[in-house]
Amino acid sequence: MADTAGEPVMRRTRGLDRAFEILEFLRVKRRPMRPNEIASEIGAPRSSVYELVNLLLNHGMLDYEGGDGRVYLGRRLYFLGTAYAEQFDLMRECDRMLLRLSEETRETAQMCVLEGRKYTVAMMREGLRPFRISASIGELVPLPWTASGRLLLSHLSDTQILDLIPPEDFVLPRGIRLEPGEFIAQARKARSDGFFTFNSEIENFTQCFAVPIYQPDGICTATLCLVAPREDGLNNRDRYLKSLLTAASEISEKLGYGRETPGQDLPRERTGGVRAIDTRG
Amino acid sequence: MADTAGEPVMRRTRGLDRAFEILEFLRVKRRPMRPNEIASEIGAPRSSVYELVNLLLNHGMLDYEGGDGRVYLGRRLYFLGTAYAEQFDLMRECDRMLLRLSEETRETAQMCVLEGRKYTVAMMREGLRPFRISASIGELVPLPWTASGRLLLSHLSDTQILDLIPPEDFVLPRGIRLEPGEFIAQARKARSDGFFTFNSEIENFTQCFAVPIYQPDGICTATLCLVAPREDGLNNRDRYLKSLLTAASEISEKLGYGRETPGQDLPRERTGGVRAIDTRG
DNA sequence: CCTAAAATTCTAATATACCGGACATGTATC
DNA sequence: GATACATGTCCGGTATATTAGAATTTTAGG
Repeated sequence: MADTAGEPVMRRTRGLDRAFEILEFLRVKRRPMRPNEIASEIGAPRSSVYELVNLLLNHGMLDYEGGDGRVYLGRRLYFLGTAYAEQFDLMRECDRMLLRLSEETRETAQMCVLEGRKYTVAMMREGLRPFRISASIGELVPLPWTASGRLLLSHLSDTQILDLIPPEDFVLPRGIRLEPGEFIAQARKARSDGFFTFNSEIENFTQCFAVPIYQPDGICTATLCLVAPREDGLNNRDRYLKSLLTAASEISEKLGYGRETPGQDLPRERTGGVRAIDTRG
Repeated sequence: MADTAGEPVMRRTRGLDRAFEILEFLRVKRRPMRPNEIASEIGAPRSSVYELVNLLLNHGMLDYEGGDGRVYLGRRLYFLGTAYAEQFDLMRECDRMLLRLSEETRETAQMCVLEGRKYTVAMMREGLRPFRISASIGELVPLPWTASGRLLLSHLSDTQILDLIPPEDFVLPRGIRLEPGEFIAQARKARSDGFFTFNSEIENFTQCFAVPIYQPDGICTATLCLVAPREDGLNNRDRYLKSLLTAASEISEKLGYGRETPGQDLPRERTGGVRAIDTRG
């Protein structure tokens, strides 16, 4: 429906949207940038970006960094993010557990969640070995690429799973396509086993272990994971799984997730469940 | 002054400003709230707040929480805040050090900074003792109330210090006024001693220990602190101070703060491990 | 049930935020 | 010194975001 002639479809973007676009852009880039550079890379009017950057600086949402007119995410964002994390018992408990796990195993321990239609690492404690394995917190990754993906979706029906995962996400990093049916089968098995482990689809030399943390209603809110060098992971498989399972059950215990509380009508938590998915980059 | 007739000085507030006002308000309140409640408490038009809250929800900057139309800071803020903290070597190193300090001493360890004209706790690791002493990260506190306050300002001249601190902040929590001259003298002594310790102005039964982390230019970027029950703090004074001083000097070492590197503004290599492998569980 | 208050959605006007584009200022390259 | 490009500032017009207030729905009592 491209109208060849006429309609000068003037579209302005709301300041708020643009501002968050800038913040998200800097988060992905992971380095301070100049306003001019930001403007051209996100394809926004320069004058708008300059104005917004100044507003964000005034609010402490951006800070000058690198001393050359470059800006990066500001300290106030850090305080807001901390307040978010403090609010949730789950995150506080996981913080403790990740610490213990990484000390017990010397491997990198993670807490992972469903974010929209993707998987992401929410918390991480790096292992103590010389070559640490690490990932970016908040980076979105296709669910089939990850061990946790099997567990995070295991409470959904087959069709719900297929509706949730974008078809292209079944193509694994090495270019091979995973059959959706196979993925679902793995998810079912993971649910009944109470864990999932495989060698990473992303990095060939690493072994991943994931165990679920369930809410009372059976939804897998999050997973605890260990990421180990392959050899090492295989040698310690049982020990690692035991550590993970113990940690997960202690968290469930602590948060009262352990005992079923079916009586109360749960007020439809949005987090963790399938969120109404809105389209944004 | 009040114009009886006339000028209808219509003032609109920019969406961005109000949006951040909402976020900050929720941060201070530290609990989920309804849009309506937010609107009336911050004195903003209801229709505006409803619209902004919806925008913020779409961006993930707010999340529904408590299942009753109440909203609180969203997960995306957490990811942005994490990205901020990852960017700075100082914060990553402090995270490790706070952990070690809290394990060595079993006391609450903090990293504190100057935020505008106030003191604030930027990072914290709670102690292991049954009655933990803790504080809210990001909460602004008058500088004279804190041990770190002496160190954070010690690079300034007398007049700069007096200009920076709001006069009313010299009134301590118990209502007694601290003479500015006395505060400055303490700051000078702290600078030459390399630490400051006193029993808290805020909480009477606690002893505070603070040591500075200096940039190459001699500015005190941050402090490391221990907060202990009074009795306990006095008994272990030397040991605690030694732990803190060691930790601070290791951080300086690691970040190259130790040797003077004037003039150069190097694009730092990330300290710590080799970040070669990128894998998710 | 009814009534009142609280919470939310809708609507239309208008104050202004966003944007295009001109201008100014480096700072490299030849 | 001329050219090109990157960076930042400024300004006026207009598309639209903000707002007051009305309308609607939900909740709370009694």
